[in-house]
Amino acid sequence: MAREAFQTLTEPMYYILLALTQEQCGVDIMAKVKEISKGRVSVGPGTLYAMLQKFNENSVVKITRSEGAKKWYIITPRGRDMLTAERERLWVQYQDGELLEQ
Amino acid sequence: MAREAFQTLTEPMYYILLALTQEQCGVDIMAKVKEISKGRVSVGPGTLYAMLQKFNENSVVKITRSEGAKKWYIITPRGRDMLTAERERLWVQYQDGELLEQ
DNA sequence: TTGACAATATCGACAGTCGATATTAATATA
DNA sequence: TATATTAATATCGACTGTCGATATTGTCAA
Repeated sequence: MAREAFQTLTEPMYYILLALTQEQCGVDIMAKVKEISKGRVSVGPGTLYAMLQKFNENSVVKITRSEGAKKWYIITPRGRDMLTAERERLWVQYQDGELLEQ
Repeated sequence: MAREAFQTLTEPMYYILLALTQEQCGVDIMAKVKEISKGRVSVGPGTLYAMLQKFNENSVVKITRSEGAKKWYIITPRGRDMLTAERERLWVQYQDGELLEQ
C-alpha cells in the first residue's frame, strides 16, 4: 500500500501552501513566499511547478481559473488541515530540542 | 562551487544529532530518537548509517571509540551550532505560519 | 507578422529516505 | 576448535523532493 503522502511538509511545501491561503498564480507564489519568510526562503520554478501539479493531483490545492497557460491556485480545506498539522509538528520538534538548553 | 551542506536539517537529521548530545552507538541512536520524540519519529538503518558517514565526513559528529564494527559517536561543537541554528529556524517557520490563525 | 516579454513546464543531476538484505564480528555451544 | 547464533553495521535500489537552466507557450505592442 502506498505510503501516506505529505506526512511531513518540507520547507518549500510549507511556504507554498502558506502563500496559497490567498489565490495566487505561479509567479505570485514565488514572490509571496519571499515576502512571508522575510526573504529567507525562495522557491525556484522547478520546485514550484512540480509541487503545484502534485498538490493539485492530491487535492491539497485547486485551480481557481486560468488564462492560457497562466493558472491561479488556492489551498483546499485538506491543504489547510495539512498546514495546521505541520505547524503543530514544527512546534513539537522545536520543543523536543529543549534538551539542548540543559 | 559546492552548496553549503546541511542548510536546513531534515527531521531525521535533527533527531539523530539530538540523540548524539550523548555518546551513542548506532542502534542506541535509533532507540534514543524514538525516546526523544516520544515515539513519533523512527529512523531506519538505511538513513542512519548513511547519515552518520556524511556527518562524520563533515565534522558534524565524531567517532569516540570502536570495537570491531561497532562504533560510538558524539556530536561536535560544529554539530551543536547546526542544531541550535536549526532549532531557531523551526521557531521562525512556526511563527511565519501565524497568518493561519487570522 | 514579428519580436519581446511574461509565465509555465520540463529536464537532469543531486540529496536524502526507507526497508530489505548483506556483511561483519563477537559470543555461546558442541 | 569448529560452528551456529546473535547483534550491529553497511549496502542496495526505488523513490520523493530540490534546484537552476532551459524550453515552451501565450500575449501584447510595434
